[in-house]
Amino acid sequence: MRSVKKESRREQILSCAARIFAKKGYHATSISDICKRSDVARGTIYLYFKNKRDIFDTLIKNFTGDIFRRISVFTPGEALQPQFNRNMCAVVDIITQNKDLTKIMVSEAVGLDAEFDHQLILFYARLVEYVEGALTMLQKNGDISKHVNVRLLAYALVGAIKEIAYQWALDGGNVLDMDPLIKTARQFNIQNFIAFTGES
Amino acid sequence: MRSVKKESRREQILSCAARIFAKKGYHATSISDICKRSDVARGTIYLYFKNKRDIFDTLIKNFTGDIFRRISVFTPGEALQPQFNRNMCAVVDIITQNKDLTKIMVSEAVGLDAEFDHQLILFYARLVEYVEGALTMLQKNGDISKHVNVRLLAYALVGAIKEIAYQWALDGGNVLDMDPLIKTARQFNIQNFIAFTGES
Amino acid sequence: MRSVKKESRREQILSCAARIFAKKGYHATSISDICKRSDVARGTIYLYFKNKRDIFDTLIKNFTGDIFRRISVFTPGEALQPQFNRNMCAVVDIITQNKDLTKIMVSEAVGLDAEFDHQLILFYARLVEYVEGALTMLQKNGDISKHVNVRLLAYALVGAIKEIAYQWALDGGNVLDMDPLIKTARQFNIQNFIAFTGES
Amino acid sequence: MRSVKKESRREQILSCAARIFAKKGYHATSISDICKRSDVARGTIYLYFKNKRDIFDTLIKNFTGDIFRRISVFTPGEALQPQFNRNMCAVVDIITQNKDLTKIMVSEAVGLDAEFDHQLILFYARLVEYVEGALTMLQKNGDISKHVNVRLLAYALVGAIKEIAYQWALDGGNVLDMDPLIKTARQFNIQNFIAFTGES
DNA sequence: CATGAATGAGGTTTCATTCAT
DNA sequence: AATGAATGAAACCTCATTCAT
Repeated sequence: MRSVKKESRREQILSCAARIFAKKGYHATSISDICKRSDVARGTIYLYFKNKRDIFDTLIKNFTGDIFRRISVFTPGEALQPQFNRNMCAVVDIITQNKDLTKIMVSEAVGLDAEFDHQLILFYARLVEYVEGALTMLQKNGDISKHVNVRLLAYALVGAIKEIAYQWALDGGNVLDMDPLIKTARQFNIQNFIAFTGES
Repeated sequence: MRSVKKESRREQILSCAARIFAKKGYHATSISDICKRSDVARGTIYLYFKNKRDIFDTLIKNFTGDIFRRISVFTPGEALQPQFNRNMCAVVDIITQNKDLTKIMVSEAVGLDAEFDHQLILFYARLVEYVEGALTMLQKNGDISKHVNVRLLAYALVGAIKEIAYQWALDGGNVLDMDPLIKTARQFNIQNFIAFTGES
Repeated sequence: MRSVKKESRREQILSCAARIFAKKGYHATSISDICKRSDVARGTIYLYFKNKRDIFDTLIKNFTGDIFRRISVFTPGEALQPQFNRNMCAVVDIITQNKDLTKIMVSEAVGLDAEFDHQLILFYARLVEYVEGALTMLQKNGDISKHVNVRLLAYALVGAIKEIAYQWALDGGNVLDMDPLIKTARQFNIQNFIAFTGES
Repeated sequence: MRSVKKESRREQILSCAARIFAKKGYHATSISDICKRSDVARGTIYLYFKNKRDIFDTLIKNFTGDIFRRISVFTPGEALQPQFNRNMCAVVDIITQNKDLTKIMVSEAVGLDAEFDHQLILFYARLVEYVEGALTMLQKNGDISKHVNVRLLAYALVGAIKEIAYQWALDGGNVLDMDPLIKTARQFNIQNFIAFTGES
């Protein structure tokens, strides 16, 4: 039972930290803020985390880990479109269920410091690589013109999703709700998207 | 002529600050760093700027101001496509000519604090509004299906450009160069892009 | 028998603490360190000792108590030299058998804080008093010139022993071993030592 | 003139710190204490010193530096006794003129931490080496029996001086005053001291 | 007796900003 | 206009001690 309690304390700190990081940003969030919100003493935080940065890293790692656990690599034989849609839906699912973490990932985490930037870059690089892989398969099949720059296309797709997630997570007067995106994700048509950057 | 000298001093501080902000991020950049690089005493900085934040704000304002000065609103009668392309080229021009500021805009500035987030949101909102306006015109003309969510489409386009600019500005082993984007910008075909999110 | 077990637990904590205090010093030694080494929970320590300082005080008191228990006051009739030598040997014995405590006494304990300094001063004062007493007896007997400052002489003797014990306890590459000192202690000749500070 | 002022500020901090370190010990002395006493703001301290430890190190280095600057190596041809006495007097001079630093050297500094202990050991090792060198010369000349352990003798001499300096610096009710020691230093007779540890 | 999770006072250090020169 | 020494608020983090189990 103790381990359960310990786990819950840790989780409690994490979720409160996520809320505040999302709201105020990493630097503007003080350990005090996290203490107050999670109703925990200063020292207690340091029983579960090495330092403020460790809390942040843990949040990001959990989130990115979730993303990659839910994305499945392409099965060569199977049709590409439904696989792609399944993965899109998975990502959109995780995003919509973790608004705080999404906000952190797309805004608070950016430009934190050189070391963290590196981690973030690796994450997106992996994501882009995944998309690029799928597009390359299509290009080989002749579904995409050989003149299309698939890497650029992959960045564009990831960027488009990031921006929409960002706007949604901002919560700025509910400018945007996620429903259209969710629908879009389910019906997403690669062929259409390919046309985006056109042929070069 | 004194004012010229003063202006140049101011410019000198600004460009040095831009370089360091781009490299280390807002928080990791100290006033000391800016002093050393611009070869100016600490107190002098405060003759030209209210505080550290003021330097940053000025940089951002200059950059976003440049962007909007170069974008021209649509002339109703004229064909949409060439107008759109001219604007795209203008934006890409500014981006490629100000790598430091681009980096700051797309990464250091994000998640800085609640107040700044607001400014950034306004900037992108204005950009999105511009794009949305253009798309709406097309939709009215019947060029775009009435089922397309033009706002979502606008976010997607802005996000795609942001991500590509971000990757380029990161300078991470020169993964990306701007040339293809520049070309794409010149040949950008709205009709193709519309297909992106498909019909909903 | 419970008391035996309790006693052994107490002793266990004490000896582990002595080892760590000797190695790392009072301030650098944390309660955690003592817990880990003595395989006892944090709270348990506070069943046997009031606080960290109490552990330290106990160690010092045990050591200084041992010293004084083994030193016998001078029997007036008996010859001074053999009595002095017996006491010297006793002290050297305790020192050589408790390297950790010796280290603590001569280095970690010094300058701990104002209150503890007082205790330490009292201990050395008592030691010096003992030596001074012996020397005074000799002086009265006419064995020492009346011009000799016996208190200074006493300090010198105690200081000499302390320094040698300190160097031995430091363990720095075994610069020194205790054997010569032990031999010297057995053959120590007061008359010779008297010459140390000379006549004033 | 500025450099003079700066130097004086530094000196001011150093002397105040010495006073407090001597009184309360290194760990019990807080940066706040030093600020209050030297009437300087917290941050100012860090303009002149890297951290608290740096202040302490500087004090110790100044003191030990002074000692070695005032000790002159033996000139082979010249008589040993007057040279030895001159050096003794020099050391006693520095000690008597820097009570705070003496207290720090002989008590606060001992057992501070492993790294500092090393520095202290090196200092005393150098001092002992100096004394040992002198004694060895005498031993070669046949002035000291070949059976005498000169290293032990050297430790004893250094220890005796340390202890006397310690007792003097403690200030505990003026138990001791330095005058006798100063006199002794001037008249110090090596030949007499040699008898201290006797022959082994 | 024993535990170890929780506490929170208190320390060091940083750095944007000021102001006398 | 320019300087840079001085400031002090505010942050992070440690660790001796407590107390419910």
